Amino acid sequence: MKTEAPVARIDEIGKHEGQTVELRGWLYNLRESGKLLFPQFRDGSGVIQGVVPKNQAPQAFEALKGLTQESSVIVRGKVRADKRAPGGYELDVSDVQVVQKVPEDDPYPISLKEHGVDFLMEHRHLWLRTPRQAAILRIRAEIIKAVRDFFDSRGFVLTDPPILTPAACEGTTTLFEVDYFEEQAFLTQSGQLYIEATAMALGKVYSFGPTFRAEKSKTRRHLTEFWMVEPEMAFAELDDIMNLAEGLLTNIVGRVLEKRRRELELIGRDVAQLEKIAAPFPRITYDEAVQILHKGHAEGKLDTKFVWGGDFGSPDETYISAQFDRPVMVHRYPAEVKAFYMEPDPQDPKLALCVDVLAPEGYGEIIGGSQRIASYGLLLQRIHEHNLPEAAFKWYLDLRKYGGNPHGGFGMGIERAVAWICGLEHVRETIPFPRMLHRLYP
RNA sequence: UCCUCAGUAGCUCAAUGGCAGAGCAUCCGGCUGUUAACCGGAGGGUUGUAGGUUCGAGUCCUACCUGAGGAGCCA
Repeated sequence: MKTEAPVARIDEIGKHEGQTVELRGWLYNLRESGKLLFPQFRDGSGVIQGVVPKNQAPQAFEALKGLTQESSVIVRGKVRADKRAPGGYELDVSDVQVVQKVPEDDPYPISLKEHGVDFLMEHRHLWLRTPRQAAILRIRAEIIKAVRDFFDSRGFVLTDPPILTPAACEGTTTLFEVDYFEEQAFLTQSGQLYIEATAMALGKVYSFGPTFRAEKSKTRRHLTEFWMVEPEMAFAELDDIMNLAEGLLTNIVGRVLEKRRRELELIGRDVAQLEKIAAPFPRITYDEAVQILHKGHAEGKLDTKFVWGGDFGSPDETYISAQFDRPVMVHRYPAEVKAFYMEPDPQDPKLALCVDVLAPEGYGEIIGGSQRIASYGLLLQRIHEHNLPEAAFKWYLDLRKYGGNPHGGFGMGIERAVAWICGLEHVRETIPFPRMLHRLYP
Protein backbone atom coordinates (compact mmCIF):
# COMPACT_ATOMS: atom_id res chain seq x y z
CA MET A 1 0.00 0.00 0.00
CA LYS A 2 1.31 3.42 -0.94
CA THR A 3 1.87 5.80 1.97
CA GLU A 4 1.94 9.32 0.48
CA ALA A 5 -1.65 10.09 1.48
CA PRO A 6 -1.94 12.32 4.58
CA VAL A 7 -3.50 10.77 7.66
CA ALA A 8 -6.84 12.49 8.25
CA ARG A 9 -9.26 12.62 11.17
CA ILE A 10 -12.91 12.03 10.42
CA ASP A 11 -14.07 15.05 12.46
CA GLU A 12 -11.96 17.27 10.19
CA ILE A 13 -12.52 15.35 6.97
CA GLY A 14 -14.10 18.39 5.27
CA LYS A 15 -10.66 20.01 5.12
CA HIS A 16 -9.58 17.26 2.73
CA GLU A 17 -12.40 17.42 0.20
CA GLY A 18 -11.17 16.21 -3.16
CA GLN A 19 -7.97 14.79 -1.63
CA THR A 20 -6.92 11.20 -1.17
CA VAL A 21 -6.38 10.57 2.56
CA GLU A 22 -5.51 7.72 4.88
CA LEU A 23 -7.81 6.79 7.77
CA ARG A 24 -6.76 4.54 10.63
CA GLY A 25 -9.55 3.03 12.62
CA TRP A 26 -12.17 0.34 12.87
CA LEU A 27 -14.96 -1.05 10.73
CA TYR A 28 -18.08 0.27 12.47
CA ASN A 29 -20.64 -1.31 10.16
CA LEU A 30 -20.84 -2.84 6.70
CA ARG A 31 -23.76 -2.76 4.30
CA GLU A 32 -23.48 -4.93 1.24
CA SER A 33 -25.40 -4.56 -1.99
CA GLY A 34 -24.11 -7.07 -4.53
CA LYS A 35 -21.10 -5.57 -6.22
CA LEU A 36 -21.26 -2.42 -4.07
CA LEU A 37 -20.12 -2.14 -0.44
CA PHE A 38 -20.96 0.60 2.06
CA PRO A 39 -18.48 0.25 4.93
CA GLN A 40 -18.68 2.71 7.81
CA PHE A 41 -15.35 3.56 9.40
CA ARG A 42 -14.76 4.88 12.90
CA ASP A 43 -11.46 6.46 13.96
CA GLY A 44 -12.27 7.76 17.43
CA SER A 45 -13.12 11.22 16.17
CA GLY A 46 -16.20 10.27 14.19
CA VAL A 47 -17.80 7.91 11.69
CA ILE A 48 -17.70 8.16 7.89
CA GLN A 49 -19.24 5.99 5.21
CA GLY A 50 -17.14 4.64 2.39
CA VAL A 51 -18.29 3.47 -1.04
CA VAL A 52 -16.60 0.49 -2.70
CA PRO A 53 -17.74 -0.58 -6.18
CA LYS A 54 -16.27 -3.98 -7.09
CA ASN A 55 -15.29 -3.01 -10.63
CA GLN A 56 -13.54 0.23 -9.57
CA ALA A 57 -11.71 -0.91 -6.41
CA PRO A 58 -11.32 -4.72 -6.61
CA GLN A 59 -8.59 -4.90 -3.90
CA ALA A 60 -10.61 -2.89 -1.39
CA PHE A 61 -13.76 -4.82 -2.30
CA GLU A 62 -12.17 -8.22 -1.60
CA ALA A 63 -10.56 -6.98 1.65
CA LEU A 64 -13.82 -5.55 3.00
CA LYS A 65 -16.35 -8.11 1.74
CA GLY A 66 -17.58 -10.05 4.73
CA LEU A 67 -15.18 -8.26 7.09
CA THR A 68 -16.33 -8.44 10.69
CA GLN A 69 -17.50 -5.49 12.79
CA GLU A 70 -14.73 -3.65 14.73
CA SER A 71 -11.88 -5.17 12.72
CA SER A 72 -9.05 -2.64 12.70
CA VAL A 73 -8.18 -1.22 9.28
CA ILE A 74 -6.08 1.33 7.46
CA VAL A 75 -7.94 2.66 4.44
CA ARG A 76 -7.14 5.12 1.72
CA GLY A 77 -9.66 6.94 -0.38
CA LYS A 78 -10.79 10.20 -1.88
CA VAL A 79 -12.97 12.52 0.18
CA ARG A 80 -16.15 13.58 -1.58
CA ALA A 81 -18.99 15.80 -0.39
CA ASP A 82 -22.30 13.96 -0.65
CA LYS A 83 -25.70 15.07 0.56
CA ARG A 84 -26.75 11.43 1.03
CA ALA A 85 -24.04 10.88 3.68
CA PRO A 86 -24.94 11.54 7.33
CA GLY A 87 -21.75 13.56 7.96
CA GLY A 88 -21.89 15.35 4.64
CA TYR A 89 -18.84 13.52 3.28
CA GLU A 90 -18.13 10.09 1.85
CA LEU A 91 -14.92 8.25 1.10
CA ASP A 92 -14.35 6.64 -2.30
CA VAL A 93 -12.20 3.82 -0.95
CA SER A 94 -9.27 2.74 -3.09
CA ASP A 95 -7.03 0.66 -0.75
CA VAL A 96 -7.71 -1.31 2.42
CA GLN A 97 -5.26 -2.94 4.81
CA VAL A 98 -6.83 -5.13 7.48
CA VAL A 99 -4.69 -4.73 10.60
CA GLN A 100 -6.58 -7.27 12.69
CA LYS A 101 -9.67 -9.17 11.70
CA VAL A 102 -12.23 -9.86 14.41
CA PRO A 103 -12.75 -13.66 14.38
CA GLU A 104 -15.96 -14.81 12.71
CA ASP A 105 -16.56 -17.51 15.29
CA ASP A 106 -16.24 -15.00 18.12
CA PRO A 107 -17.72 -11.80 16.73
CA TYR A 108 -17.82 -8.39 18.36
CA PRO A 109 -20.47 -8.71 21.07
CA ILE A 110 -22.01 -5.23 20.90
CA SER A 111 -24.23 -5.05 17.85
CA LEU A 112 -25.96 -1.95 16.56
CA LYS A 113 -29.18 -3.20 18.10
CA GLU A 114 -30.32 -2.54 21.65
CA HIS A 115 -28.69 -4.15 24.64
CA GLY A 116 -29.52 -4.44 28.32
CA VAL A 117 -27.73 -2.54 31.06
CA ASP A 118 -26.09 -5.57 32.64
CA PHE A 119 -24.66 -6.80 29.34
CA LEU A 120 -23.35 -3.36 28.44
CA MET A 121 -21.76 -2.88 31.87
CA GLU A 122 -20.10 -6.29 31.59
CA HIS A 123 -18.65 -5.09 28.27
CA ARG A 124 -17.95 -1.52 29.33
CA HIS A 125 -14.47 -1.71 27.77
CA LEU A 126 -16.15 -2.17 24.37
CA TRP A 127 -19.31 -0.16 25.02
CA LEU A 128 -17.10 2.94 25.20
CA ARG A 129 -16.60 2.64 21.43
CA THR A 130 -20.19 3.51 20.58
CA PRO A 131 -20.70 7.09 19.36
CA ARG A 132 -22.98 7.95 22.27
CA GLN A 133 -20.55 6.85 24.96
CA ALA A 134 -17.63 8.52 23.21
CA ALA A 135 -19.61 11.79 23.03
CA ILE A 136 -20.38 11.64 26.76
CA LEU A 137 -16.70 11.15 27.58
CA ARG A 138 -15.79 14.11 25.37
CA ILE A 139 -18.28 16.27 27.24
CA ARG A 140 -16.89 15.01 30.56
CA ALA A 141 -13.39 16.00 29.47
CA GLU A 142 -14.65 19.43 28.39
CA ILE A 143 -16.36 19.96 31.76
CA ILE A 144 -13.17 19.03 33.62
CA LYS A 145 -11.14 21.35 31.43
CA ALA A 146 -13.65 24.16 32.00
CA VAL A 147 -13.47 23.60 35.77
CA ARG A 148 -9.70 23.79 35.78
CA ASP A 149 -9.58 26.82 33.50
CA PHE A 150 -12.15 28.53 35.71
CA PHE A 151 -10.09 28.15 38.88
CA ASP A 152 -6.68 28.55 37.26
CA SER A 153 -7.71 31.88 35.71
CA ARG A 154 -9.01 33.21 39.04
CA GLY A 155 -5.90 32.76 41.13
CA PHE A 156 -6.70 29.33 42.59
CA VAL A 157 -3.80 26.91 42.96
CA LEU A 158 -4.33 23.19 42.40
CA THR A 159 -3.26 21.37 45.57
CA ASP A 160 -3.77 17.62 45.69
CA PRO A 161 -4.91 16.19 49.01
CA PRO A 162 -3.94 12.66 50.05
CA ILE A 163 -6.06 9.73 48.98
CA LEU A 164 -4.95 7.55 51.90
CA THR A 165 -6.09 9.06 55.17
CA PRO A 166 -5.73 8.03 58.80
CA ALA A 167 -9.29 8.93 59.84
CA ALA A 168 -12.69 9.76 58.49
CA CYS A 169 -12.99 13.34 57.29
CA GLU A 170 -16.54 13.87 58.39
CA GLY A 171 -17.14 10.84 60.55
CA THR A 172 -20.45 10.04 58.86
CA THR A 173 -20.24 7.87 55.79
CA THR A 174 -18.78 4.40 55.59
CA LEU A 175 -15.24 4.33 54.26
CA PHE A 176 -13.14 1.79 52.41
CA GLU A 177 -10.56 0.42 54.78
CA VAL A 178 -6.99 -0.25 53.69
CA ASP A 179 -4.16 -2.09 55.39
CA TYR A 180 -1.38 0.51 55.56
CA PHE A 181 1.67 -1.46 56.73
CA GLU A 182 -0.44 -3.11 59.43
CA GLU A 183 -1.95 0.21 60.39
CA GLN A 184 -5.56 1.12 59.67
CA ALA A 185 -6.09 3.62 56.87
CA PHE A 186 -9.00 4.71 54.71
CA LEU A 187 -9.56 5.90 51.17
CA THR A 188 -10.51 9.56 51.29
CA GLN A 189 -14.14 10.61 51.19
CA SER A 190 -13.20 14.28 50.73
CA GLY A 191 -10.06 16.35 50.48
CA GLN A 192 -11.69 19.29 52.18
CA LEU A 193 -9.92 19.25 55.55
CA TYR A 194 -6.56 19.08 53.82
CA ILE A 195 -7.26 21.88 51.38
CA GLU A 196 -8.30 24.09 54.29
CA ALA A 197 -4.64 23.72 55.27
CA THR A 198 -3.34 24.51 51.77
CA ALA A 199 -5.74 27.47 51.55
CA MET A 200 -4.06 28.91 54.64
CA ALA A 201 -0.76 28.51 52.78
CA LEU A 202 -1.78 29.77 49.34
CA GLY A 203 -4.96 31.81 49.83
CA LYS A 204 -7.17 30.25 47.15
CA VAL A 205 -6.80 26.59 46.26
CA TYR A 206 -8.71 23.71 44.75
CA SER A 207 -8.39 19.99 44.53
CA PHE A 208 -9.59 17.65 41.83
CA GLY A 209 -9.38 13.95 42.40
CA PRO A 210 -11.12 10.71 43.19
CA THR A 211 -13.12 10.17 46.36
CA PHE A 212 -14.52 6.98 47.79
CA ARG A 213 -17.69 6.11 49.66
CA ALA A 214 -18.41 2.59 50.86
CA GLU A 215 -22.11 3.34 51.35
CA LYS A 216 -24.37 0.64 49.95
CA SER A 217 -26.20 3.17 47.86
CA LYS A 218 -27.92 1.73 44.85
CA THR A 219 -29.40 4.54 42.83
CA ARG A 220 -28.82 6.35 39.56
CA ARG A 221 -26.94 9.09 41.41
CA HIS A 222 -24.32 7.00 43.22
CA LEU A 223 -20.87 5.63 42.52
CA THR A 224 -18.50 4.22 45.15
CA GLU A 225 -15.59 5.95 43.40
CA PHE A 226 -16.23 9.38 41.95
CA TRP A 227 -14.36 12.56 41.10
CA MET A 228 -14.84 15.73 43.00
CA VAL A 229 -13.59 19.26 42.56
CA GLU A 230 -13.24 21.22 45.78
CA PRO A 231 -12.28 24.90 45.92
CA GLU A 232 -11.34 26.47 49.25
CA MET A 233 -10.77 30.16 50.00
CA ALA A 234 -9.22 31.88 53.00
CA PHE A 235 -11.05 34.99 54.22
CA ALA A 236 -14.30 34.05 52.51
CA GLU A 237 -17.88 34.00 53.75
CA LEU A 238 -21.00 32.18 52.65
CA ASP A 239 -21.96 34.77 50.01
CA ASP A 240 -18.50 34.49 48.45
CA ILE A 241 -18.90 30.73 48.32
CA MET A 242 -22.32 30.96 46.67
CA ASN A 243 -21.02 33.48 44.11
CA LEU A 244 -18.17 31.13 43.29
CA ALA A 245 -20.49 28.13 42.82
CA GLU A 246 -22.77 30.20 40.59
CA GLY A 247 -19.83 31.38 38.51
CA LEU A 248 -18.46 27.88 38.13
CA LEU A 249 -21.72 26.35 36.94
CA THR A 250 -22.59 29.10 34.44
CA ASN A 251 -19.04 28.90 33.15
CA ILE A 252 -18.95 25.16 32.52
CA VAL A 253 -22.43 25.05 30.97
CA GLY A 254 -21.44 27.92 28.68
CA ARG A 255 -18.24 26.16 27.70
CA VAL A 256 -19.97 22.88 26.86
CA LEU A 257 -22.60 24.71 24.79
CA GLU A 258 -19.82 26.49 22.94
CA LYS A 259 -17.41 23.60 22.37
CA ARG A 260 -19.48 20.43 22.55
CA ARG A 261 -22.82 21.32 21.02
CA ARG A 262 -22.39 18.62 18.41
CA GLU A 263 -21.92 15.98 21.11
CA LEU A 264 -24.91 17.28 23.08
CA GLU A 265 -27.05 16.95 19.97
CA LEU A 266 -25.65 13.49 19.20
CA ILE A 267 -26.78 12.20 22.59
CA GLY A 268 -30.15 13.89 22.22
CA ARG A 269 -29.79 16.50 24.95
CA ASP A 270 -32.44 19.24 24.99
CA VAL A 271 -29.99 22.13 24.58
CA ALA A 272 -32.70 24.71 25.32
CA GLN A 273 -32.69 23.54 28.96
CA LEU A 274 -28.99 24.37 29.23
CA GLU A 275 -29.32 27.73 27.52
CA LYS A 276 -31.48 28.89 30.44
CA ILE A 277 -28.57 28.44 32.85
CA ALA A 278 -27.48 31.99 33.67
CA ALA A 279 -26.76 34.01 36.78
CA PRO A 280 -28.34 34.93 39.07
CA PHE A 281 -29.43 31.56 40.45
CA PRO A 282 -32.31 31.65 42.91
CA ARG A 283 -31.07 31.63 46.51
CA ILE A 284 -33.51 30.43 49.12
CA THR A 285 -33.09 29.62 52.78
CA TYR A 286 -33.75 26.19 54.22
CA ASP A 287 -36.86 27.72 55.84
CA GLU A 288 -38.13 28.89 52.45
CA ALA A 289 -37.42 25.47 50.96
CA VAL A 290 -39.47 23.88 53.75
CA GLN A 291 -42.32 26.29 52.90
CA ILE A 292 -42.17 25.07 49.29
CA LEU A 293 -42.37 21.46 50.48
CA HIS A 294 -45.30 22.22 52.78
CA LYS A 295 -47.14 23.96 49.97
CA GLY A 296 -46.42 20.98 47.71
CA HIS A 297 -47.79 18.63 50.33
CA ALA A 298 -50.94 20.76 50.77
CA GLU A 299 -51.49 20.61 47.00
CA GLY A 300 -51.12 16.83 47.08
CA LYS A 301 -47.89 16.79 45.08
CA LEU A 302 -45.83 15.23 47.89
CA ASP A 303 -46.78 12.13 49.83
CA THR A 304 -45.42 13.05 53.25
CA LYS A 305 -45.33 16.38 55.05
CA PHE A 306 -41.76 17.46 55.62
CA VAL A 307 -40.80 18.05 59.25
CA TRP A 308 -38.54 21.05 59.90
CA GLY A 309 -35.12 20.06 61.15
CA GLY A 310 -34.32 17.11 58.92
CA ASP A 311 -32.26 16.93 55.76
CA PHE A 312 -34.12 16.79 52.47
CA GLY A 313 -34.71 13.39 50.96
CA SER A 314 -34.30 12.66 47.28
CA PRO A 315 -37.98 13.30 46.36
CA ASP A 316 -37.85 16.56 48.36
CA GLU A 317 -34.82 17.80 46.41
CA THR A 318 -36.47 16.86 43.13
CA TYR A 319 -39.62 18.78 44.05
CA ILE A 320 -37.73 21.89 45.17
CA SER A 321 -35.53 21.98 42.08
CA ALA A 322 -38.55 21.43 39.81
CA GLN A 323 -39.85 24.87 40.89
CA PHE A 324 -36.95 26.57 39.08
CA ASP A 325 -35.49 26.50 35.56
CA ARG A 326 -31.89 26.90 36.75
CA PRO A 327 -29.87 25.55 39.66
CA VAL A 328 -31.28 26.62 43.01
CA MET A 329 -29.10 27.39 46.03
CA VAL A 330 -30.55 26.34 49.36
CA HIS A 331 -28.65 27.85 52.27
CA ARG A 332 -28.66 27.85 56.09
CA TYR A 333 -29.70 24.28 56.96
CA PRO A 334 -30.12 23.26 60.60
CA ALA A 335 -26.63 22.77 61.99
CA GLU A 336 -27.65 19.46 63.52
CA VAL A 337 -28.01 17.66 60.16
CA LYS A 338 -24.78 19.05 58.74
CA ALA A 339 -21.07 18.36 59.21
CA PHE A 340 -19.25 19.27 62.43
CA TYR A 341 -16.96 21.88 60.85
CA MET A 342 -19.64 24.28 59.59
CA GLU A 343 -19.81 27.81 60.98
CA PRO A 344 -23.07 28.61 62.81
CA ASP A 345 -25.13 31.54 61.54
CA PRO A 346 -24.54 34.47 63.91
CA GLN A 347 -28.21 35.51 63.36
CA ASP A 348 -29.43 32.07 64.50
CA PRO A 349 -26.85 29.60 65.83
CA LYS A 350 -29.22 26.66 65.22
CA LEU A 351 -28.45 27.17 61.49
CA ALA A 352 -25.22 26.48 59.65
CA LEU A 353 -23.67 28.82 57.06
CA CYS A 354 -23.88 26.23 54.33
CA VAL A 355 -25.32 25.85 50.85
CA ASP A 356 -26.49 22.98 48.67
CA VAL A 357 -26.90 23.59 44.95
CA LEU A 358 -29.70 21.52 43.43
CA ALA A 359 -29.51 20.98 39.68
CA PRO A 360 -32.68 21.37 37.59
CA GLU A 361 -34.67 18.57 35.93
CA GLY A 362 -34.57 16.40 39.04
CA TYR A 363 -30.81 15.85 39.15
CA GLY A 364 -30.59 16.80 42.82
CA GLU A 365 -27.59 17.95 44.77
CA ILE A 366 -24.46 18.56 42.68
CA ILE A 367 -22.69 20.98 45.03
CA GLY A 368 -22.44 21.13 48.80
CA GLY A 369 -20.43 23.81 50.56
CA SER A 370 -20.08 25.88 53.68
CA GLN A 371 -18.23 28.50 55.63
CA ARG A 372 -15.97 26.66 58.10
CA ILE A 373 -15.73 27.23 61.82
CA ALA A 374 -13.02 29.83 62.49
CA SER A 375 -12.90 29.54 66.29
CA TYR A 376 -10.56 27.05 67.93
CA GLY A 377 -12.81 26.68 70.98
CA LEU A 378 -16.00 26.07 69.02
CA LEU A 379 -14.34 23.59 66.67
CA LEU A 380 -12.93 21.63 69.61
CA GLN A 381 -16.39 21.58 71.19
CA ARG A 382 -17.94 20.24 67.94
CA ILE A 383 -15.31 17.53 67.68
CA HIS A 384 -16.25 16.37 71.17
CA GLU A 385 -19.99 16.60 70.46
CA HIS A 386 -19.54 14.35 67.41
CA ASN A 387 -17.37 11.89 69.37
CA LEU A 388 -14.47 12.36 66.99
CA PRO A 389 -10.94 11.48 68.12
CA GLU A 390 -9.35 14.76 69.12
CA ALA A 391 -5.80 13.54 68.49
CA ALA A 392 -6.55 12.82 64.83
CA PHE A 393 -7.79 16.37 64.39
CA LYS A 394 -4.92 18.13 66.17
CA TRP A 395 -3.49 19.38 62.89
CA TYR A 396 -6.93 20.56 61.78
CA LEU A 397 -7.37 22.49 65.03
CA ASP A 398 -3.94 24.07 64.50
CA LEU A 399 -5.41 25.90 61.48
CA ARG A 400 -7.56 27.85 63.99
CA LYS A 401 -4.72 28.36 66.44
CA TYR A 402 -2.29 29.83 63.92
CA GLY A 403 -4.01 32.55 61.97
CA GLY A 404 -7.60 31.36 61.91
CA ASN A 405 -10.06 33.28 59.76
CA PRO A 406 -13.48 32.95 58.14
CA HIS A 407 -12.95 30.64 55.18
CA GLY A 408 -14.85 28.14 53.15
CA GLY A 409 -15.51 26.35 49.90
CA PHE A 410 -17.56 23.62 48.34
CA GLY A 411 -17.38 20.26 46.62
CA MET A 412 -18.88 19.42 43.26
CA GLY A 413 -19.34 15.85 42.11
CA ILE A 414 -18.13 15.71 38.52
CA GLU A 415 -20.25 12.72 37.56
CA ARG A 416 -23.46 14.32 38.78
CA ALA A 417 -22.60 17.51 36.92
CA VAL A 418 -21.91 15.50 33.76
CA ALA A 419 -25.14 13.51 34.17
CA TRP A 420 -27.13 16.73 34.48
CA ILE A 421 -25.45 18.56 31.60
CA CYS A 422 -25.78 15.48 29.35
CA GLY A 423 -29.31 14.72 30.56
CA LEU A 424 -28.44 11.11 31.43
CA GLU A 425 -30.57 8.63 33.32
CA HIS A 426 -27.66 7.33 35.37
CA VAL A 427 -24.20 8.49 36.48
CA ARG A 428 -22.70 5.15 35.38
CA GLU A 429 -22.35 6.50 31.83
CA THR A 430 -20.41 9.60 32.90
CA ILE A 431 -17.15 7.86 33.82
CA PRO A 432 -15.17 5.38 31.69
CA PHE A 433 -15.23 2.57 34.26
CA PRO A 434 -17.85 3.15 36.95
CA ARG A 435 -17.39 1.60 40.35
CA MET A 436 -20.69 0.73 41.98
CA LEU A 437 -22.12 -1.47 44.67
CA HIS A 438 -22.21 -4.52 42.39
CA ARG A 439 -19.66 -3.51 39.80
CA LEU A 440 -15.88 -3.95 39.99
CA TYR A 441 -15.37 -5.47 36.50
CA PRO A 442 -14.06 -4.53 34.02
C1' U B 1 -30.09 -2.91 55.41
C1' C B 2 -35.27 -2.48 53.50
C1' C B 3 -39.12 -2.35 49.36
C1' U B 4 -40.38 -3.55 44.13
C1' C B 5 -39.18 -6.02 39.60
C1' A B 6 -36.41 -9.30 36.47
C1' G B 7 -33.33 -13.83 34.90
C1' U B 8 -35.38 -18.40 28.12
C1' A B 9 -30.04 -19.00 21.85
C1' G B 10 -23.96 -14.63 21.68
C1' C B 11 -27.71 -10.09 22.09
C1' U B 12 -33.04 -8.08 22.49
C1' C B 13 -37.38 -10.54 23.56
C1' A B 14 -41.99 -14.07 22.84
C1' A B 15 -44.28 -18.74 24.37
C1' U B 16 -53.07 -19.87 28.31
C1' G B 17 -49.75 -25.62 33.05
C1' G B 18 -49.48 -29.33 27.02
C1' C B 19 -44.08 -30.06 20.41
C1' A B 20 -38.86 -23.95 23.16
C1' G B 21 -39.93 -19.62 18.97
C1' A B 22 -38.77 -14.70 16.35
C1' G B 23 -35.54 -10.53 15.11
C1' C B 24 -30.37 -9.19 15.28
C1' A B 25 -25.35 -11.38 15.24
C1' U B 26 -22.49 -15.70 12.77
C1' C B 27 -22.18 -19.00 8.20
C1' C B 28 -24.00 -19.94 2.77
C1' G B 29 -26.55 -17.59 -1.49
C1' G B 30 -28.81 -12.94 -4.02
C1' C B 31 -28.90 -7.59 -4.92
C1' U B 32 -24.66 -1.02 -8.11
C1' G B 33 -26.95 4.06 -3.42
C1' U B 34 -27.42 1.19 1.23
C1' U B 35 -28.98 4.43 5.98
C1' A B 36 -29.71 -0.21 12.93
C1' A B 37 -30.17 -1.89 4.46
C1' C B 38 -33.12 -5.69 2.36
C1' C B 39 -34.50 -10.91 0.36
C1' G B 40 -33.77 -16.57 0.68
C1' G B 41 -31.44 -20.62 3.48
C1' A B 42 -28.37 -23.02 7.67
C1' G B 43 -26.31 -23.88 12.44
C1' G B 44 -27.17 -22.28 17.43
C1' G B 45 -30.98 -24.19 24.12
C1' U B 46 -28.93 -27.95 31.13
C1' U B 47 -35.27 -21.81 30.23
C1' G B 48 -30.05 -18.47 36.84
C1' U B 49 -29.36 -22.79 40.87
C1' A B 50 -31.55 -26.50 44.18
C1' G B 51 -35.87 -28.70 45.79
C1' G B 52 -41.36 -29.25 45.64
C1' U B 53 -46.69 -29.58 43.51
C1' U B 54 -48.57 -32.06 38.95
C1' C B 55 -50.06 -37.29 34.27
C1' G B 56 -47.13 -33.10 32.47
C1' A B 57 -43.45 -26.98 34.78
C1' G B 58 -40.02 -21.85 30.91
C1' U B 59 -44.95 -21.08 33.28
C1' C B 60 -47.33 -22.65 39.96
C1' C B 61 -44.86 -22.98 45.28
C1' U B 62 -40.23 -22.59 48.64
C1' A B 63 -35.20 -21.33 49.34
C1' C B 64 -30.87 -19.47 47.36
C1' C B 65 -27.78 -16.82 43.55
C1' U B 66 -27.23 -12.72 40.18
C1' G B 67 -28.79 -8.11 38.40
C1' A B 68 -31.97 -3.68 37.85
C1' G B 69 -35.06 0.43 39.89
C1' G B 70 -36.15 2.96 44.41
C1' A B 71 -35.58 4.26 49.91
C1' G B 72 -32.05 5.62 53.55
C1' C B 73 -27.13 8.19 53.13
C1' C B 74 -24.66 11.35 50.19
C1' A B 75 -21.61 14.65 45.68
